[in-house]
Amino acid sequence: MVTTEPGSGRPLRGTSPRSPSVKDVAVAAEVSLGTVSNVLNRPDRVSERTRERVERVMRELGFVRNESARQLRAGRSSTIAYVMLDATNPFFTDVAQGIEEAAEHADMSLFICNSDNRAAREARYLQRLQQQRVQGILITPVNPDDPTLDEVSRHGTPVVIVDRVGSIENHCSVAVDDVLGGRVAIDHLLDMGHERIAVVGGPQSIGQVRDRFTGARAAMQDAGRSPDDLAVVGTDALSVSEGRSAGERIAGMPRSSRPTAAFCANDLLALGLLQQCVALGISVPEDLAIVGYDDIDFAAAAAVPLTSVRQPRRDLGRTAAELLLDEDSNAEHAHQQILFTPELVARGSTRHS
Amino acid sequence: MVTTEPGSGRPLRGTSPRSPSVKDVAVAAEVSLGTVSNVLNRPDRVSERTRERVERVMRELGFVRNESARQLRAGRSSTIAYVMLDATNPFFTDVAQGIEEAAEHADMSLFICNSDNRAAREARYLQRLQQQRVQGILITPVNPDDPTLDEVSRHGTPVVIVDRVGSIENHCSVAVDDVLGGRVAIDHLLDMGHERIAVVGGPQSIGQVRDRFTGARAAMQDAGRSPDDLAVVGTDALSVSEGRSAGERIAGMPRSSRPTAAFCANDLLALGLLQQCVALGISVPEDLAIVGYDDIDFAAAAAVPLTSVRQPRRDLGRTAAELLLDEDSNAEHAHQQILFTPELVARGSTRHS
DNA sequence: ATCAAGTTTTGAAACCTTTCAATTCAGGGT
DNA sequence: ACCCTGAATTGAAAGGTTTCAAAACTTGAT
Repeated sequence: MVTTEPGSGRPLRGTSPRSPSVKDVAVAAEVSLGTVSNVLNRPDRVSERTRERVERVMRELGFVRNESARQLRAGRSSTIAYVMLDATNPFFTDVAQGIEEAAEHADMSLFICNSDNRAAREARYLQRLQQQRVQGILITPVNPDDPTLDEVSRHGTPVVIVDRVGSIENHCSVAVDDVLGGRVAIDHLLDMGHERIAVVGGPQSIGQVRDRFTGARAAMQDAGRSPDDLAVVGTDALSVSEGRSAGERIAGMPRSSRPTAAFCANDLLALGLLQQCVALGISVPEDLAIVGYDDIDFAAAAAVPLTSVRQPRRDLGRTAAELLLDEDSNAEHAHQQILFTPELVARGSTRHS
Repeated sequence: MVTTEPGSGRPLRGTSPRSPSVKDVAVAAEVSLGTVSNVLNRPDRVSERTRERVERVMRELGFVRNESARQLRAGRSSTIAYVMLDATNPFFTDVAQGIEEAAEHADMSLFICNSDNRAAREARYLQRLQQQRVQGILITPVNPDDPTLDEVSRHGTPVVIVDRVGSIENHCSVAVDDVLGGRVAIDHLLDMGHERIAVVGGPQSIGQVRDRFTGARAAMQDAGRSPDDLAVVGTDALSVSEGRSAGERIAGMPRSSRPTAAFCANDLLALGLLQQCVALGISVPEDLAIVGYDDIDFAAAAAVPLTSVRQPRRDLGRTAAELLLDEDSNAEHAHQQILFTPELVARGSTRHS
């Protein structure tokens, strides 16, 4: 590690003790303060000549609007926020992209926070966002039943739940039908003729995991099989490394009873599992077929392309943001719960070549 | 897609027309407004009894500090921002995690923005952040020589360049030595006995790409080979899909002149290339050895684990944030350029088994 | 009782922008 | 010359918080 310092120290410090305000502009342009404001907010009300003069002064002085004062006066900001559950999971970054699209379209700023799956951090962010008087909060909550969420919206800051379903009493929500997704995955594996199927994922405290597994059991039931035939391989998180460890456990099972297919609660797990299988000489899909969930870009890019349950990630984000913006602007707004349908994308990890 | 609406409409709307202010609290607690502020900011100056009473009233009224007013008075916020280049690249999300660590430690809020590699969007964010009077801006710029960056810091908002080196006159920067990284990668491939090496990446407008390739050429030179012996496979972006397309082009070369090794400008490219090779029956590393760059988590998780040049991503972020905070608080602050050293992590994609 | 030395509380000013009613201005019509 | 109209400009108030000098109160000592 190399460090360089400039000889001169801090060259430009102290040059601008305070940035110029509308007042300074008004004085320099020899107009009233109200006129400066008009230039900023209703340029059509200002004569051509004055407007140009004021604008020139603004440039010369380097005037930058003070958003705090603006908000204070206006009572509300033009910022919305997304509190995401896990910034390192591509699923959520794609959702965020969708949100950003909608926010940009509505000329709103988007403030992204990462709760990192920690309730305490989530709570801290919620409080800060309320203090900032953001226009609304999109959140994939650690726990969708957390009463804090209700408090926030009761308090006047609209909240939209993303990728979970909250109480319809208090907020809109946009999610994908995880139960159906679980069903689809298992149906596919049954179609492929698999008899011994494992479900990989956890902890059960994560709603997405519960729902996907519920769907998996339902699919078994409908196929005339007992839901208990599913071998449950639990994990502590939905990460690549947990997937690897699940792979070790599966590899350790006696060949005769070892599952021939695994349904993973998300793609990170599936990729870890896939890697471990390859490392241990279990071929995919011949010895073990694998289905993931989310269809992140890396799923298709794996050396054995991963079959996965695709969710409309961008749409999810965009729709959520649109609901939020509607709640902000439309007095007639009624809370809605929108449920998207997932879709199986079959690739090499389940297809015999 | 299914939509549900609640029968009752919007249950709690209009309940809180305006959230209570310090003034409301003061009235309800029968103290002066200054005392309420003291409870908030200097609780030790307030008698036990009064403090409790005021706090109780705050809870009852559901008082939430108005951050705009606070900032307006204080002249500065307690927020810093990171303008990231590509939210879907795990490298940057890891950097962001490092920043967040430092910010959390200093009890600052972090505002994350995604320029998505677009200069216009970056400019828009910079302007908004200045308007918000953030305490400082961390940025991985689309173009580190953009004069806008200098303007921003001249204007009083400290700017720290992350993963690039800017003008030391005006800002600190924290980067990893990309030239060295390129060197290390090629040295490794030469060590493994490769003669025909390709470099994959682009566009050249991206500084990271230029530097890594410069290092690659230097390594050739030092090994007594001509830099021109490197076959350059250009791409339009640093993405998985561009990596796949590069793979097609390499596969299309005649066997006799086809490179036996490829150095990719980042891991996304390398993963795409790897996938395409597998799909086209080119075995890795026997027919083509691959070195990536960044060592993102997915690199190790690929079915053929990827050799890659690791950068201390979290440290990068943390250090950058610390420099920014120093610039905010330390009058003696001198701009620094910190350069971290990358490190090669050899894995299966270059190792003959 | 009185005073000094704290401790606690108060009230007013300041931060910067926006809004809106009121004022001034310019020009045309009589 | 005068009035009217519409356009342009002004000035003051408001919004919620923090700060700080000044005022009020407490306590203990004389």
